[in-house]
Amino acid sequence: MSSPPRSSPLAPKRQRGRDRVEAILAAATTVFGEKSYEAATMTEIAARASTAIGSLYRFFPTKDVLAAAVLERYGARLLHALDELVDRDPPLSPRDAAQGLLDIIQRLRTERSVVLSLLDSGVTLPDGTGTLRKALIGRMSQLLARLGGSPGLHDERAVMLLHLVKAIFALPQDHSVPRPAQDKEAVTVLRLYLEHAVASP
Amino acid sequence: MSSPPRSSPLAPKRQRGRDRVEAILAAATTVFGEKSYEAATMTEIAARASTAIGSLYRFFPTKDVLAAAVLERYGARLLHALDELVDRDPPLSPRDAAQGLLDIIQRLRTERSVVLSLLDSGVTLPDGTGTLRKALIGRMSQLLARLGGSPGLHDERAVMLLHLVKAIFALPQDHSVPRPAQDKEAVTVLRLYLEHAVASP
DNA sequence: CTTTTATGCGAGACAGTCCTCGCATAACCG
DNA sequence: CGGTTATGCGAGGACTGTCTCGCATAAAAG
Repeated sequence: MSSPPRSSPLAPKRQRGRDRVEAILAAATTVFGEKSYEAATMTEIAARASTAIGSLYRFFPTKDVLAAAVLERYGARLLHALDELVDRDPPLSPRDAAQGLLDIIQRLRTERSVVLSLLDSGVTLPDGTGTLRKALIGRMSQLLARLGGSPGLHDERAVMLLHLVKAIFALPQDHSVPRPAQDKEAVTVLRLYLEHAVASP
Repeated sequence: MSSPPRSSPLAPKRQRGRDRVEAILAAATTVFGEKSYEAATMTEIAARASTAIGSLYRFFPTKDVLAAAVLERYGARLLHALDELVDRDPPLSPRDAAQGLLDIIQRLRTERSVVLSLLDSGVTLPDGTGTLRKALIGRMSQLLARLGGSPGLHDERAVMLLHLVKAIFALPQDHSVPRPAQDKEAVTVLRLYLEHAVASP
């Protein structure tokens, strides 16, 4: 048999530990959002969480695990928001869907950069649901199914849609362009593509 | 006055050196294309170029300089292709422009990943033309101007267009989707957006 | 209080990376 | 041929980053 079900030494057992984990996750979110996975350092994350490096490693045994924990938390938030959009009771029009996607992206503004930074970084989710990328493509496929169009192309179009969403996620990095104009163009791109997906064979 | 015009110790003076530089640039292109700027190592680049680490540093004094040299070479290629597209003699239709952009992206398949990897990596071009990002946005703006539409929105739309092109550059990383279907969707996205830019106020 | 468990801490082991330096070799020049 | 210059080389210095380990402290349990 495998290892006995001993209590994991990683999970905090007391409130103090839980608070510390929270601070660490917050700091990690900031740092992973500012730099790439490789450029982010455990030392800086510990410093921003006002904790010692040893305390960080008490709860997160490796950098991978820490990144996965961050990705799981905010990835789940993103997936949940998408599920809500897909299951909305009056069936969606392409226009509504485009606006809904943009709303989700804007609501997650804080965690936007960290999701973006970790999405392509080979960091896998801890639960067995596969990568966040796969989960997102699945949601996009569901969205396309809800809207109609030829089901045979949903997989291809879901990938394209994910890339469009990623591009819009990344848009706010261009400080040169005023935000309202950016948003208008973003929702236009989404709407045009969704309308095309519904209308075309 | 600044430093005397002594011959730079960096540029190769003989054919042997020029060949070596070529091999180094080729290896660097591969490695920077496979990994991010930070994850790529000078040691691996030297190994792939079948050269010693000391020889690498003889021609490229820092990792930054090497990356900038790679980016300059392939960035220039990309910019030149875009100039050709913009200046085409029968004025472009949105449909032609979309197809032209896709053709460029596909023709540069080899250097695609390295441009993508270094574009957002803070690596600046050696010549004073600013970052590759700025240069690309300028080209996109020119393209929109050639096509028509309201000039007041060209800047905003150029940024959006650059992101779309970047997304399509990144598309082939999804091996799950067959290539022809991806290409069809890619050109559709570009065409829809360009037609919108021409038609809308 | 005493015992046990959870948490806090940071010096430092270990590995990897960028880059230097001095010497060896090859190519060109008179 | 000898002299000069360009190029090739890799051990190792200096630094940084991940992660370990043993002990100190705090808190709960008995």
